[in-house]
Amino acid sequence: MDLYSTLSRTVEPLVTRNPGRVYLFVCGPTVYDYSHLGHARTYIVFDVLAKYLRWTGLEVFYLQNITDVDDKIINRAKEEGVPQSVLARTFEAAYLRDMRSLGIDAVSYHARATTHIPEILSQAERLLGRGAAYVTEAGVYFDVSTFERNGELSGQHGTDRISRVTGEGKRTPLDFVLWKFGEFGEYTWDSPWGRGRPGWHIEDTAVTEKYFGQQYDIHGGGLDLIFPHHEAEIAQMESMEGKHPMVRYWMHTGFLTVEGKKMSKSLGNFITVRDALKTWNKDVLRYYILLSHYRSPLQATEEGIAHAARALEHIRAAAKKDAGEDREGRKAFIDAMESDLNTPMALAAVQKLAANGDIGALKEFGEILGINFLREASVPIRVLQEIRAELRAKKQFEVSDMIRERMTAAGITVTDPSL
RNA sequence: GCCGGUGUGGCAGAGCGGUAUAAUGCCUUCGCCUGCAAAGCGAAUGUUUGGGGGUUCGACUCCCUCCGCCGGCGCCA
Repeated sequence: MDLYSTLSRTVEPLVTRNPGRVYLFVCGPTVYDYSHLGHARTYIVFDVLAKYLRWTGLEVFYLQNITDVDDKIINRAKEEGVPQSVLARTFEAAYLRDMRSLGIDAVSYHARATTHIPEILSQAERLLGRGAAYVTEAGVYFDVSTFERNGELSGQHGTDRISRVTGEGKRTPLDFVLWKFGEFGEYTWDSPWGRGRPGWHIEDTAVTEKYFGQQYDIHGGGLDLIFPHHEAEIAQMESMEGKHPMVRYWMHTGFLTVEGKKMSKSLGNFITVRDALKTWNKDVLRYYILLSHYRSPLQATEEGIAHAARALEHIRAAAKKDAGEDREGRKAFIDAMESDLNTPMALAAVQKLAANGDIGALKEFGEILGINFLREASVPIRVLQEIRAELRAKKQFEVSDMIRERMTAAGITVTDPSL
């Protein structure tokens, strides 16, 4: 399989460090609020990647962190007057529920930041030992000047920034915190340097080192994480043990935009997953998201989702008679997936497979994409259809057409055979 | 300011050095089919790949430059 890596800015063949095995890490959510469709896009993409890699026979260890200690959680908990752990667990549960509702179930293990404090402290300690970090009154900081490869992922090398956080006794504004001193209520731990809590970047390297080791295959996340977050991860991990590269394949998903703007919580232009699922089912949402390439920006519109819903409906309507294997269609699907997870092209192949009646492929590939391409009528719908068939046989079209209209209005596509 | 992404038919969205009959879909129109529809099948309309240079026998595809849009710059999927 070929994948585009942000590190090399090119598409390269996937060669894993251990034959037959892939270590995949994707940045998880900060659990202080509900997930929106922008998050859904990223997690659907990596869900499909993991499922496809497994389908090809690779063993995939898909690890995701859960950021459950962070300023936003601390502040939100204070606002709501609830303990941090209650807030974090509530939204963690909501996140996991939303993901399941979207058919996202490929993650092997979720790692919470708060249950990996010893690993985080161990990394901070080693970085201090290497001279790559220093202690101030505010906390333990990573010294960016000690890492000469800084900026290789983002192209930002640290001399040209217009705004930067200074103060806190940092040697340079670029330095970032590994361990922040203070009392943060419930989520405060002892450390050799003083009580406090972890910085944002270190939990990811702490969990990946624990479960994967110091180097692994693929790291994924949204485009907005390249700088500073992923840059900081590289700096920490590579400084710690000197191994390079920490990760060979860096995959970043493009933004979901609303009226040209990035969907984000701060702009308030988001659609939560739970709200989206009230109107559309997971098959439609996944089809819609996979209809564009994961690195392209995707404009979220009602019309766009409705378009996806119709197209999916047509596939299901076409996929009735089983005509056996469509070798060409199957090859087209696989070729598309091999080519940097080109799901729009893969869906074009699915259209062909449906038109050519390869039910087996639709079922098999549908599992990779997490989309049910085969129509399954529920019992009530089946009963209605039977009643309509009887009415039509008796030529009582007025009633049967009324039922059909109502069903269509309810979003159920009705097709009648000839009398 | 610096760094990065993106710009293809009415719309969504692939292709990225070898004729855009521009994949695939959505929309529109017509025909077949249908009790009538829908779906399906067949057909039609449509733009020429943001602008300008360059490299090349040949560029949507590579390079330069400009323009538009979006994002990052220690909060963010």
